[in-house]
Amino acid sequence: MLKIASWNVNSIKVRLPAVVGWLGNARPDVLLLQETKSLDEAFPRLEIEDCGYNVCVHGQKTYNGVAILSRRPLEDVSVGLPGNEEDPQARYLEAVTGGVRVASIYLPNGNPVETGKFPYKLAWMDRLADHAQALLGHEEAVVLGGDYNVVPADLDCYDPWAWRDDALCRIESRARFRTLLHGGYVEAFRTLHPQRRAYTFWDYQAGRWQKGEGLRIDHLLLSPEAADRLEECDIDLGPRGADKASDHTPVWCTLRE
DNA sequence: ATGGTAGGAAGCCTA
Repeated sequence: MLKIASWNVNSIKVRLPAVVGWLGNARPDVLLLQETKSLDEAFPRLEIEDCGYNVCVHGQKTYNGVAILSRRPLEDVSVGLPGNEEDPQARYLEAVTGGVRVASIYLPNGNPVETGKFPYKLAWMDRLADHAQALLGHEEAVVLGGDYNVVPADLDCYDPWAWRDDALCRIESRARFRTLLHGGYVEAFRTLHPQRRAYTFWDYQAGRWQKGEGLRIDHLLLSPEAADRLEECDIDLGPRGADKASDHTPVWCTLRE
């Protein structure tokens, strides 16, 4: 069994104790991190390695930043999303570990939609779809996990009407997310829990966690070879309720060996 | 209630 999780930690520096604690409790084989907000040389690599994990990182100053932690060796590490070598934003990191190709994805938020941020998001999603399609050609188990900043359907949002024009809910974002699924990827949580209302993110503002008002925007997308091995998928609410919590909580799945 | 909170940076930006 291989347990693969994804967690937007909103600063690895602030969240290191929470991450170390969760690694010990949940014991994932692979943990994909987003919004590390850390230069590679400042990433707390030794502290993570002391927990029994190998580490690869793709960071930048202040914003974004992704990482992959794995109990197994990390091979064939690939930094950045193909399709625009000029893009300076650290949002994509890929590696092979435990016989599975995994990617840590921090998809652009895209707000406000009337600015250039929304077209950037959509173009980034087009690049992701192209690369995801190329990966399917290898016919290997692939898990593309991360903060997609996309609410796939109204069931994934506490107030779809209020959020209808937000970049996370807009039809252009949802259409591109569906393109990934139509291309052959399986979204693990919704596939195993077709009707369940569940969230992975609750805004710090307005006490959304306390009110139970969240969004489901962190996803694990599986190639057919990975989906055939899918056993369980769930969202761990524990870390969101803890002190000094990230605004996201981990989503995880298990694959049969 | 068009605010509210959190993080990193540097005297605002991003989410």
